[in-house]
Amino acid sequence: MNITNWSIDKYGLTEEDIKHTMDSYVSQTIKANNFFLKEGEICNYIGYVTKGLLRSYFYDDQANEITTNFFPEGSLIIAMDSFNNRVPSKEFIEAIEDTELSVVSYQRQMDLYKLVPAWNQICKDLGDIKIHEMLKRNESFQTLSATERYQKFCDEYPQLLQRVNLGYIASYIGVDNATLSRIRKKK
Amino acid sequence: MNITNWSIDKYGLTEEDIKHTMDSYVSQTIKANNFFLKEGEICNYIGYVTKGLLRSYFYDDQANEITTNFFPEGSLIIAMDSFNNRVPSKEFIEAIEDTELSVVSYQRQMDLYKLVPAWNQICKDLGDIKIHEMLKRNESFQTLSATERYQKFCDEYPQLLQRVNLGYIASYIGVDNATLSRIRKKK
DNA sequence: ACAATCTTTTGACAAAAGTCAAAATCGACT
DNA sequence: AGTCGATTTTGACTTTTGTCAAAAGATTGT
Repeated sequence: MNITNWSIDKYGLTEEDIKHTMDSYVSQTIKANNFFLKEGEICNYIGYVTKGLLRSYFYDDQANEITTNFFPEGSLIIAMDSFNNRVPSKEFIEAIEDTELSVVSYQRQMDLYKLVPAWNQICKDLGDIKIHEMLKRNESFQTLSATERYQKFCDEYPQLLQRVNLGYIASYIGVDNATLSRIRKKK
Repeated sequence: MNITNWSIDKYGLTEEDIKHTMDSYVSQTIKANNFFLKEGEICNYIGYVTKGLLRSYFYDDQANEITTNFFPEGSLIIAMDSFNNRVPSKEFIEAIEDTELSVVSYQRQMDLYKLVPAWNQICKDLGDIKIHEMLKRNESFQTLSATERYQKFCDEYPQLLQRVNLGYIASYIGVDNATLSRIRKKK
């Protein structure tokens, strides 16, 4: 979602609300292969991706990288657990491409809740959206085969297919690298 | 979580807060095989399970019942999507055993947000917990085999093993009925 | 341009999980 | 206690997915 367009209508933000909000966000750029957040760090920023692409991942007990999310342009990055609860992140969030973001610090966001009360509702709604996404994702694992999950991924994120390593997609949909390669070959 | 014990310390609820809250909740009983919520209905209640057991499920495109959650004593039932966004539920929530709940209606809960502001924070935290649970669940699907997912289920919900049909567990962990039976046999 | 490195594909095989149908077991109800 | 229906197990078989290692193909930096 784009802060400037997206929220104004829906939440009836005033000129002042918007000014407060805009003043809270600052630009940041991250080069490919650099990190927005590393494992062990407490996430101090929410990021809105204006350009580029990132992914989040962690290491499982066999030290495989498991990709948990992609963040293309238009995505909002919040490491919910770490940001909200001020605990070290278990995930890395890494730029796959050179990336530009608008970020707001934890403290500034807390201020924003008071300055612009509509932000409480916005964040509640964002939480709802997140929960909805995750329910869908779980459904996929409960009901679909690897091939179907890949098909669904292609339908939902066609832009990503050209932009990310297949290995990232493989772990994202929960299949082995070689298996994904074979799934792609037939058809 | 238990409303009376659990929230007081953490959120510093006053006598009055507690009174408002208690007054908002009413008792309800649901006999085994009856519904807390049906597909297509808008969820009008949050329920706190004091006794018994329920599960939520939906039908996939091959008309299989897919169990998405269990709600034993101490669980809070919120059909997030339906309750928060006032849209028809895609899930059924059914009592597996004779069940007793404390419920609060949508309207009363909305009032409670105003009457007892701490409820905003409580619900935010509940959302966080929900998100955390779902992240864990996704991780299981991304990184564990069926056998490992079953093992994890046993570790996490030992009380449920004796109380629910294996078929419910099978769909919950995303394996075929017969496969689960075989997983259980060896070891 | 060309190593050096990373990704992806492929082959041969093994293990895991699904399918379908029948049998065994369990449970609820009269 | 006995019957009906639902649940669970089992057998025989197929399909899907994983594993490991090597080859082929891309990509990056100098």
